[in-house]
Amino acid sequence: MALLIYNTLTKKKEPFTPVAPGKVGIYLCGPTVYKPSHLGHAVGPIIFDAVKRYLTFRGYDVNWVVNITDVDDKLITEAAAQNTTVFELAERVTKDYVDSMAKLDVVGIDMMPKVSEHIGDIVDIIQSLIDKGVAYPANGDVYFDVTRHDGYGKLSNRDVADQEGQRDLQSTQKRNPGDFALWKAAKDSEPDIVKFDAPWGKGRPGWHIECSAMAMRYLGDTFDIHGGGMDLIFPHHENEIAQSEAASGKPFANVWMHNGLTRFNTKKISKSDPEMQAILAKMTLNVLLEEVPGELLRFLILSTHYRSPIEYSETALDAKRKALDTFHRLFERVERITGSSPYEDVPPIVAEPLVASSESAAVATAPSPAKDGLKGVSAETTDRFITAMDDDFNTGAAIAALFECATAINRFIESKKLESGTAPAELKVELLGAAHCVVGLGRLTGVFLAPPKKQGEEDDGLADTIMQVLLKVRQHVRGNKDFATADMIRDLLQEQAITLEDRADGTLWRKN
RNA sequence: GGCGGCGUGCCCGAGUGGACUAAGGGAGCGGAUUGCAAAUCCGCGAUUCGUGGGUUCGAAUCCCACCGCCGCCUCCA
Repeated sequence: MALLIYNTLTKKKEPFTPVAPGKVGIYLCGPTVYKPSHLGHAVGPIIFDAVKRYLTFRGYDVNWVVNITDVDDKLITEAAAQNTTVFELAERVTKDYVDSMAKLDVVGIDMMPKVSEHIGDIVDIIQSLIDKGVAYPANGDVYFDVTRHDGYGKLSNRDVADQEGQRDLQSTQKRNPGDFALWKAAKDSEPDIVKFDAPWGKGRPGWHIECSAMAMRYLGDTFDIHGGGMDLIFPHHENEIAQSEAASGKPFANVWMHNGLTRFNTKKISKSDPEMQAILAKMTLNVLLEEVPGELLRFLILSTHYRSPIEYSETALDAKRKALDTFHRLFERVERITGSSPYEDVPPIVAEPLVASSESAAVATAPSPAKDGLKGVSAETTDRFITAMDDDFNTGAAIAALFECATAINRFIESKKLESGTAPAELKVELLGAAHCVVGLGRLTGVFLAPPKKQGEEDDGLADTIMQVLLKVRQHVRGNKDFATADMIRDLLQEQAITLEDRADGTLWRKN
């Protein structure tokens, strides 16, 4: 069974074969740190974090690089507008980004190189492109000549000679309308800190070259997977390919993975769209993450296939919140019955590894568990989950398998009446094992990492203390069959978005 | 004008030639459970996959046309 990945370059799903056996290099285009990121910027990192978790599980040693673009026109403009320096702004926005990533449990990024620290690499590449005759300096700028490179347009499938909306040739030093800047000459009005030395004059890198430089520096001339949003296919990734392959004479990234764009009110979320500006304030990641758990955003994003667009709305979020709660409620239920937390001591998921490395050969035999009871369900769920993920990271189908497993576990609890009286030890073991399976599989995509924050945790448990008193009073009146009072308490709490759950073993409460 | 994507039940969404009378979730309805709820379980719900043709023994899945939505061609994850 092979892992299939859809490759934008070939426009089809292909069996994945890494450059070096057992190792995977991934480059994801990261943020230009001039404004706080919005929800759309979280999609790539969340998906690739899941990809890395999954590939690691499949036996690969993954090296994942996400760049930080801290030298750019927009940074210069924004820093001036905020009356600060480019690097102060960059540092602040980078921190904001890193904080958001942490809240989203994006922990797999191995390296976040900055453009400002790779000017030397960039200059070297540009020089070699000039030496090869595919780039030319013009009044301090340096341009890439798209007519001098075979294969230009192969990613985005376009003919450069036949494009509308191209920049006016007369207003620039370009030889061809499709030529793009590798280096931009410094202007007097710009701050000195973004004026870097180069053989053809002071200036700063153009937009695309930094990714080529950092990807090749950390992953090699040819590496495995390059990712980004669909809107980057042209011109950014097309240009990256051209300049990288022209410079190295080798293929650049083997597989190009592009995620769908996030939409709001059926429109793409874009920082440059005036209509989106107001909405964007609320869609800013860090603002959103104040209200919405990172796990929920991750769950929302992973519920849809990564290449499809995601329509963001409160309604969609509420539906997902409920769906996600199903799992956490189940895990709590299992813990009440077994006395053990399904979040802890999760045994590794056993599966046939994709990578036949020598050390994993010993465990290469897939188990053949008895197909009865919950063990059979776990085995089947694992199988379905892996099949889905192996097929171009079909997280939606993988999660569907987890839902069915959750239902099977609940059914098991009901049918064996595990909540009334003391459950037999062997059934507890079986139950916990199945819950561990769901947790373990979920974690391969980065969900179910921890129990949701308990109510009242922020206020030292004061809310819970008061609730316990209130519930005790209610329990008392219920004991006296004073249901009117008991229901009044429940209804009043519901008005405050607090739901009560009367169970045989006590009453639970939760804030919706 | 060029390039590309999408259109599946009330909503979201997986499936891209036969196990599809179409996964899963949300909402709804009926039942079990409950003092009533909540939670959980069971059942119901698309004979059909934007529309019209075609290919095939067989299509949601391939081809053609049309309609609608979206993205890129300028900065964008």
